[in-house]
Amino acid sequence: MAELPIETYLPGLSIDCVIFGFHEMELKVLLLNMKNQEEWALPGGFIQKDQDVDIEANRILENRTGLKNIFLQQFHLFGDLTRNKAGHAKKLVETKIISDDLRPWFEQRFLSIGYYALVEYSKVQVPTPDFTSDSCEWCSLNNLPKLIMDHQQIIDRAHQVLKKELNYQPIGLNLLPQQFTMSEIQTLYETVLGKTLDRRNFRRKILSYDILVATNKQRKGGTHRAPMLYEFDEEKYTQAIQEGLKSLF
Amino acid sequence: MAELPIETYLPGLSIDCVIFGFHEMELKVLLLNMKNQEEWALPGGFIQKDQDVDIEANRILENRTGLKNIFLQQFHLFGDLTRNKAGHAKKLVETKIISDDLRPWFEQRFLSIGYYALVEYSKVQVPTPDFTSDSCEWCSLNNLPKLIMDHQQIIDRAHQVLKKELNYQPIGLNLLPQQFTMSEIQTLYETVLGKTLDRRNFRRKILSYDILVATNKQRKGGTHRAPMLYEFDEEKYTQAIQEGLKSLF
DNA sequence: TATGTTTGTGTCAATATGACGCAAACTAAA
DNA sequence: TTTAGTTTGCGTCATATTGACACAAACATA
Repeated sequence: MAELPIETYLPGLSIDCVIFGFHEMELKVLLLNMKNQEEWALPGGFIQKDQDVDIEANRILENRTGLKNIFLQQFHLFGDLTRNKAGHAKKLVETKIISDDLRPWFEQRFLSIGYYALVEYSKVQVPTPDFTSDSCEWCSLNNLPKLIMDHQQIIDRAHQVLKKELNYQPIGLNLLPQQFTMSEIQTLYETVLGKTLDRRNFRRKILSYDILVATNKQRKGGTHRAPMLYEFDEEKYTQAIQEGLKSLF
Repeated sequence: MAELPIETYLPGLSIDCVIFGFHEMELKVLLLNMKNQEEWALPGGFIQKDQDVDIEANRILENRTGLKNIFLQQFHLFGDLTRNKAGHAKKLVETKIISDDLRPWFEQRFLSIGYYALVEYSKVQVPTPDFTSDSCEWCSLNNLPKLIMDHQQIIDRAHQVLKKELNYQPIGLNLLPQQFTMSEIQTLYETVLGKTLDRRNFRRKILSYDILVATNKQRKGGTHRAPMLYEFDEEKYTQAIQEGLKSLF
């Protein structure tokens, strides 16, 4: 049973992270499986009294993924009364996830700050579960297990925001590996937007932004014609999204 | 000196509202002048322990503007340590704005939830100051007075968000009066975007969205050719911004 | 060597955009 | 009453962008 230094945390406030990854043509979210429970949860944590909220979010994220300097954006504060389910703390005590001392802490009303993170799937080695959970897995966004409290809504909202931010945030840069093929980045865009795009028109447009650099390498080993590998021109990408990539797909 | 039922509020959390209005070709923000001080502040307040955050934001806003059902959007949680200035509570006590009992409450670390509101300037009759202030005024966005703490940054961020949301939120509907001329709505767009637009191209585009209804009335009394008055087709507008108005100006 | 699929590169018509021109409507000055 | 100065309403036109496709080269596998 874990002990929490709750006296060092801001009361009534938590952080929940929606960690997006992209793998096998699908958007994935990193979820924790609560010990002895069927319900899953978003990785989250509390905020040190003497630290910036953004920094705390990064700390929580680093604990879970082992990665530093991850792309992380605050996107919403969830502050409805209904999000605090009465039985939650009781359950945590009964399943011995937390000690009885901690029960009042978990019974108080919580507001939660939603952050979304974009990580390169392959770089997250072994997702590490926290004290409340015994496993940590990537789950496909369109086939999520049952989630505690309002975590499903938090994910939905994060996905919505991601869609809207597609032209303002370096989504590709953070979700794709260093080098990638044209169809990989296209699939990413299709997945986030939830619609298919014409291959040739996509190519024309993404190239017109002048944010990609064609390497002269090819992805070998595939079962068909070897595609060319691209990289981002980070400087140009960063500059381009300042103003937003004109006109969406 | 005012008393606050601080025991009924969530500790360490506040709401700040950036209330936008549009008047005389300018974007305005409603600000409070702190008693006996040169610095101004955003209208804000605290959150009842037993109430949704969104509802509390509405309550605070209604107190200040007298308007119900105002368009109000949460846009950011400000959670840096640096935003809490040490001398602030002391000043409030010294200037007798708050009693000494309240000093610990105002000395704690505060996170603040930023909301922005869009109101029709003319509908706000007499902005009512709160207990910490003795006047309440519309200030032009590009000529703001000195503001307390990080309120200038909060406004800047709200303005940024407004710009980005222009094609996803009913900005015009909420900032303009029921009926308006083509140049009024164009000026609104120009003001929010911070750039001038071609009059004829603007007209063509805004009409192509099919969200405006031409009334057959004209604005009389002007010094030149009487312009035609338009209204929003609220249903079509609402529908159009669901997907976002394709391609910005 | 034949087959199926993916990749790279175009074309072309339909639309949308940006840069203007011009006359009608109206006020205020002459 | 006439004239000058503005604003409004309604166009045009060249250029750029979009959406819908066609086709051949490059592979792996059979």
